[in-house]
Amino acid sequence: MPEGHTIHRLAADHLALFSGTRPHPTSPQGRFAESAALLTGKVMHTAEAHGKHLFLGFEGDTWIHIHLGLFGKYALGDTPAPPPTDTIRLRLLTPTAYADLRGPTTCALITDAEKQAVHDRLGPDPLRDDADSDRAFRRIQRSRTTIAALLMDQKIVAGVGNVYRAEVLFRHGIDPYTPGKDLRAAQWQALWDDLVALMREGVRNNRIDTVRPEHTPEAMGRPPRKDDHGGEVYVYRRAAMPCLLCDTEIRTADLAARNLFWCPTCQKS
DNA sequence: AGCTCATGGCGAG
DNA sequence: TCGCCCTGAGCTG
Repeated sequence: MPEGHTIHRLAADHLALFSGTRPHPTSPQGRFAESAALLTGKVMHTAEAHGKHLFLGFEGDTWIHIHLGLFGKYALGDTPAPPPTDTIRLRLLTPTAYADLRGPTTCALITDAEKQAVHDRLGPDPLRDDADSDRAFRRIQRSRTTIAALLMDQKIVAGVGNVYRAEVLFRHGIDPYTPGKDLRAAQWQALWDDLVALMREGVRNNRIDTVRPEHTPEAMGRPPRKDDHGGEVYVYRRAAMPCLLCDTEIRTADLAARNLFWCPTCQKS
């Protein structure tokens, strides 16, 4: 269950394992079988991510466009590949490496023009060199929608999901219900810079960690906590637990059909 | 065996 | 705003 850092990590992994090769594509699950046949024998020349979208580039104006959605998962590594199961939508296989894709929302062949259309409808991605954070702020400044909802809107910012959304707002003490138009430029700049740093670390470690070293349970003299989603976080999925910094109960609410988490004491600005 | 929930997003109303 | 799509883990019976 991925946010942008996962997808950028997958792009890098695909580059390392498959670029310059002719990976053999199959679709044990079946739904990508026709496309896999069309791709057979083609060289994969690049892999790229924008937000939560992954693009695998093949010779001949052909890309595989992948979006994991909420349930999509990748398993990839060196051969031997595990025996294929009937939920693998796409397997890429070379003599030395494999990549198995399960449960994606999107897995489709597209052209350069179609790929460009995807880029055009996405906002700046904190993990891309071409990102223009001002473009996001101009949209935010004009909006009465809450900053919590705006951060999740991929047209505004691409790649932020429910964990980074909750955590970056906590780290900057921002009330998630602040309307976009009330967010100050300096606040946005700080949020953006922090997203760049946090998400880069997420790519590096392949997990989301947001707790500053001085706030870890060990540093605070508290018992260690266990997160079932990999990393160490302040508020995400910590409803009714005491805030690590002020002991206030972490609150949760539905916001745009997703669970929002925040500390009502630490996040007031 | 069946339910619920999950780091997402789309289209219908 | 709601229902729906994709899968799997962790419960409950």
